Amino acid sequence: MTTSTEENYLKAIYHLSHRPQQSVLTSEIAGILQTTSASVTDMLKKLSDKNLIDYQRYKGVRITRKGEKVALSIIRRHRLWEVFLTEVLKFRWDEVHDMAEELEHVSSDELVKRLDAYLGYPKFDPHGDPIPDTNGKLQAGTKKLFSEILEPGHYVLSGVNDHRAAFLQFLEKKGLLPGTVVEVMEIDPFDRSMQVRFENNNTSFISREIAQHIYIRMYE
Amino acid sequence: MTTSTEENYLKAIYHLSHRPQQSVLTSEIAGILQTTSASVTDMLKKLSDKNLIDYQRYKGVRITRKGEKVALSIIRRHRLWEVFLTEVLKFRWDEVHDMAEELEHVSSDELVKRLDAYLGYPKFDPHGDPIPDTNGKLQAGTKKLFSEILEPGHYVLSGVNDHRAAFLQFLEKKGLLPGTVVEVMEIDPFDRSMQVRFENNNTSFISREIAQHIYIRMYE
DNA sequence: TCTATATTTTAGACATATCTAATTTATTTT
DNA sequence: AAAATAAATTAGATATGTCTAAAATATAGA
Repeated sequence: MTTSTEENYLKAIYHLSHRPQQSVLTSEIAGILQTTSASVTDMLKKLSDKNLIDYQRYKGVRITRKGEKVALSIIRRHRLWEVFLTEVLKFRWDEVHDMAEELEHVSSDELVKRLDAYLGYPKFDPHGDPIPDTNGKLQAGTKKLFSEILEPGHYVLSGVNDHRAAFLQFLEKKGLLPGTVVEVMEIDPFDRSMQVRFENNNTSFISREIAQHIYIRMYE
Repeated sequence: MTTSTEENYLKAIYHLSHRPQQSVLTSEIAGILQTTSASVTDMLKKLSDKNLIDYQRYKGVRITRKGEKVALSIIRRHRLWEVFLTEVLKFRWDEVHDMAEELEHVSSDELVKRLDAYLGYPKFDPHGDPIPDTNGKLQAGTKKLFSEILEPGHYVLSGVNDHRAAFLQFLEKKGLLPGTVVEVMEIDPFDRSMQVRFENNNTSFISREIAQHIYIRMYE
């Protein structure tokens, strides 16, 4: 069994593990969880004792298969609850994160199974992030940052990597919701800012700063 | 702010307060929460400091208006989640208690409000218990035990006072669900057991033992 | 009323999860 | 390679909620 606190640490470590870097630093975990490095060190020992992470002091952390499975099951719950909150209870996508943070720790597997079925087995949450399946498998998802595209064309916004309400509300105001199809008309060679056109012919300007926090996929 | 633990104590004290007895005993609370009297005493001090209960050592406990408001808000959440679990996710009524015990501590008031609206503002949970409104008001509910009726006639089963899965499953098997209309044909003057007839003309025998755990109202 | 019994409370621990301050280890700079 | 700096860990506390065992209080019986 894992406590909610352990689950929150595992989620943070899992997310930090999936950048193209080596191992996760104590201070990074402390940063995400808004706590001190000393507290993180204590928890790392406990998670290591449970074989949920590989940990050697002063050397950083890697998540184990076992730890990853737990993390993915929590992420699955989180994202399913987010779908429920937006699709069923009609919350805006920038309002649901904190509630899902609490709901994800409700422990019944059968509840998650029924919720999944009720929602029609969704594959993505309202922010465009893929929902792991029961076995912890993630949609292969060739995620690409909007800031990395090289040429004009049609793209589908598929997600974000910054979940702060202020940012999400900004995107909402700009009409940059996951699922939106945009045509990139021009990429400025100097600052890599972009001029985009929506399906309703409105146009908008997107800075590289913003584009770095938005994922896209090709429009088929 | 109240912690989940405090909320669970308040719920227990609230429920125990609403019997026709005077004040609630430490050992009764310990019994319900499956803990020791020593732990209960510790918590009573804390709840008393927060003015959620009136407590004098060795003299038992009474819940205050403030404590009652908190308890009713938790009970409201619990019962709304039970409706969600049975009506929307199609769980059986004997399966939902433990999940609702966890869900009731999710703190967002807006979530509860939307859930209530989505469910169509239900007045009773699947066990026939009334759902307090936003202000903590309970349906006046002239609750009467099935075992207290004096004469034959038509009655509606409206709830139970024993929520253990085994008991609920027993009732389900006997067809004694909340909402069911039964005709009491005969009350045995010696052991007060009853012969009842359902709307489909099936008949069943109900012992006083069982009838003491079922609430009824008159069939209008 | 005095005594026996049951109940409640206190005293002292323990487990979880957190913190600050001091120490240790690793990394970077010169 | 030694010194300076940055990061991580340990030591020692604190807060919550729990426990057992001992002491205090209340209740019931003779």
